[in-house]
Amino acid sequence: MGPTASGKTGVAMRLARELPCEIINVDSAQIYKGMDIGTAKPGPDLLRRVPHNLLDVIEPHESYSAARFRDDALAAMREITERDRIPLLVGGTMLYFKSLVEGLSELPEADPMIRLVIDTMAEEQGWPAVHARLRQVDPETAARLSPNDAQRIQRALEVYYISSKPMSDFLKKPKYVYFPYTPIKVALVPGDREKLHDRIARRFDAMLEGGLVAELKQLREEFGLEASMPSMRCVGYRQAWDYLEGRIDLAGLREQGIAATRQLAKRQLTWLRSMEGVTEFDCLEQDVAELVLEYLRRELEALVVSG
RNA sequence: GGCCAGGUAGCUCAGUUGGUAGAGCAGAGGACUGAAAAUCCUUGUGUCGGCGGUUCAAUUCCGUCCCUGGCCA
Repeated sequence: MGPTASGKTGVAMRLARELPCEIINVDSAQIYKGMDIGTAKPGPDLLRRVPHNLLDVIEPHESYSAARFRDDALAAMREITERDRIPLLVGGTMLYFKSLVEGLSELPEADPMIRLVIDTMAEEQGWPAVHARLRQVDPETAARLSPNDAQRIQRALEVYYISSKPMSDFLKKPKYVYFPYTPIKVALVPGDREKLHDRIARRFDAMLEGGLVAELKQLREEFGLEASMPSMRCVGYRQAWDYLEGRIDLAGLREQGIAATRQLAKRQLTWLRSMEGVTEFDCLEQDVAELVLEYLRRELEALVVSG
């Protein structure tokens, strides 16, 4: 695990060369086909060297979910272990890691029609009014949500409309967690935030030079994309969209894209701080990959010894 | 060289009829159950360009100097 631009891909490739493993992508943006430059997806040369799973699973006009990730990841882990290899889960989407290991409550899945109804309600009356409506049917959930938290209010109300039961009822039931593995949790974190910020800026410049805008333009033509689609809310693509719409200039795209990436990294670091049992390594160290490798070898050996 | 407009938070700027100042953005911290690279919450002391003067009190008024932009030579 690690924030964006911490060098996860490089370390993973090093590990995959030394250990009998296959990579499973745990990145909600690299799920999308065709979104390569802006998500810093590993290139064809790397993919040829090490087997990757869960890259390019859906198209940019579709949407994915933590629940689907859990199912897909469990299936991939099963296949990999059946080949007597080790699943190496690599990515920065901490909710996916958490859902995989800790499981999810049994909630009804998303329904686009119901979401549309709720969106319309919000457009007419504003989210605080929708929040008030939620308070009538599920006061417990409403109490812990901000009246402005559009996404969670929508989800909670959606659950109620589909099932006629408040989401808080579902969440109270004990989760049945299927996860027949022993995870070794490792994170790459920067010892110096400013240096990570430098890396983020350099990498975003490289993305712009590498054709991020052209990539988005092409995707917009190929799929009927909308700014509101989850794929187009991804860091970099959202700002490039504004640039293509003429809302910001190139300097604005650069500035806002870099800022959005820094904010993403910050949220990822907040997640990591709250996670238990994670061994951290400074991603700015020259030989992080070797340190992680050494650590994993020791941990794996201990697992073998203990059966 | 002359005239004009500015110099206030990291950036863009507001403001104080004289009682040492506040927005947006950025930054920092936090939350997170089928959109999560999403969504949301909290967080603003800075020689108010320098130096003098007037005043009980100056970032605010006056003088002077420096810097930036524009116009005129």
